[in-house]
Amino acid sequence: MPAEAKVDASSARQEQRPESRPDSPPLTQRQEARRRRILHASAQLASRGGFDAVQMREVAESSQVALGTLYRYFPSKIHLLVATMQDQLEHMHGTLRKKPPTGETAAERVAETLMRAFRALQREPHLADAMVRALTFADRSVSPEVDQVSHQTTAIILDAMGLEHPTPEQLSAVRVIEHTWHSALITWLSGRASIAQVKIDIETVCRLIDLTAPGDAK
Amino acid sequence: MPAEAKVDASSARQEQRPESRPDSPPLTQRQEARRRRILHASAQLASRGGFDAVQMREVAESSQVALGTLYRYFPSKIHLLVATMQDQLEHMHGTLRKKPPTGETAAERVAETLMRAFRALQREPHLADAMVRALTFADRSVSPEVDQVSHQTTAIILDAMGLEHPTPEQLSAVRVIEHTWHSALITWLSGRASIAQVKIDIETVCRLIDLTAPGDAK
DNA sequence: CGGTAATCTAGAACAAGTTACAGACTTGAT
DNA sequence: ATCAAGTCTGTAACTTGTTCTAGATTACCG
Repeated sequence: MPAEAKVDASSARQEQRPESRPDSPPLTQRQEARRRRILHASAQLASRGGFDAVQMREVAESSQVALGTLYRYFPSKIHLLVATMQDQLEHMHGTLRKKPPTGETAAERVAETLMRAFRALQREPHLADAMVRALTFADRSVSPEVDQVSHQTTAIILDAMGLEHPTPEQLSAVRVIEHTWHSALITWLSGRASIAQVKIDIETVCRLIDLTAPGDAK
Repeated sequence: MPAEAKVDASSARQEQRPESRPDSPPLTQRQEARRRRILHASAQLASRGGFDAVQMREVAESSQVALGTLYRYFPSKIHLLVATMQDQLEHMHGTLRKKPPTGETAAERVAETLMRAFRALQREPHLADAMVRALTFADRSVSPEVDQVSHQTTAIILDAMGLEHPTPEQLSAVRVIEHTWHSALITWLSGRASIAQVKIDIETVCRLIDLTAPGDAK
């Protein structure tokens, strides 16, 4: 019934899905390529002018795809930008993993990691703007995707803490840290808080970790 | 030069501005009335269908004002909804002031106050949706207004803490509490967190206060 | 009063997200 | 090779936020 061969081990040998995405319908190579072109175009346009510069017609044109196809892959601009964020987060997680934070306490390590991520975002403030605005503007129809971003963020923070089996209290602290992280990003992006202020906020919230794990971990 | 008499003490005697808004150009009674009609229509439409239901043409029609006039009063939908939020916050602050929280510690009082506010929002989830989405989606052009909302929120929290002269550490804690408050609201509104979860997050972050003020206050 | 400048109104026009549709293309199965 | 079904393309239409314009109103000032 389908079209554009779902890649299996037959003719064109290629792994089903290079990424670890648990997609329902596996994509063909060409579809995977389209998807990547779209995400690339999205990130590129976002890097220029932020949220407003990511215009669906332009994304379609840049990625050599018809508008209807773009909407088949990403049912809305918000979906597209949240997917772009997932993509960037994977990069980021990989990068962060390579150089683990060096702080003594878990709180220090988390703050260090988040500030490192923050510095990465500073290098592409427009892109950060587009992704974060999309994330917070997302409504219920994007919940699964936003949740995945959230889980990825949680994973990064837990990595930094160096915990295998966090307690419920610690998970609560992580949730609050994520809240603070997102909201602080927004205030910075909209020019209502300085970078120094963001740093203070992150360090402040990270103290919550010490509250739940007075000893330490790892 | 102007039209529609800027109300002064001359002919039509009426106080300049019933509210405490530090507006640059004082408004006439009719202008004040228009402004109120617009805000009322905005809140009413928002209460129905949330952010999407607040359509500028509908707001204009509901408030008996031409579209161009609406845009003169509120230069964008975001401005309008943020102003609506300011309006609602004033109400809320007044209401909360009447029954101060009863908790022992500052942390308890703040958590109690925020949960009370949260329950108020639950009664009009669509309105909450519209206001919060607007708040987090606002770009730099709305910064002054968003800042005012933030200040109002800070005032509410400081009220609950019962502090006259908060220390810098305490102000940092308050900032983080606000971050958490906003972000937790978003996750609740988009259906990614339960009410219970929001409660936990708020209680968790409020512990930060105990960290900065081990004794107490008031 | 009468003049004049700002405001308001009604409605068209424009922009970008989204949807709809007809026809061409690709694929897997027969 | 051919068929059926799903996919992609190109394009127009629709929706809603925003801007623009011409003319009617309103308010201040002399």
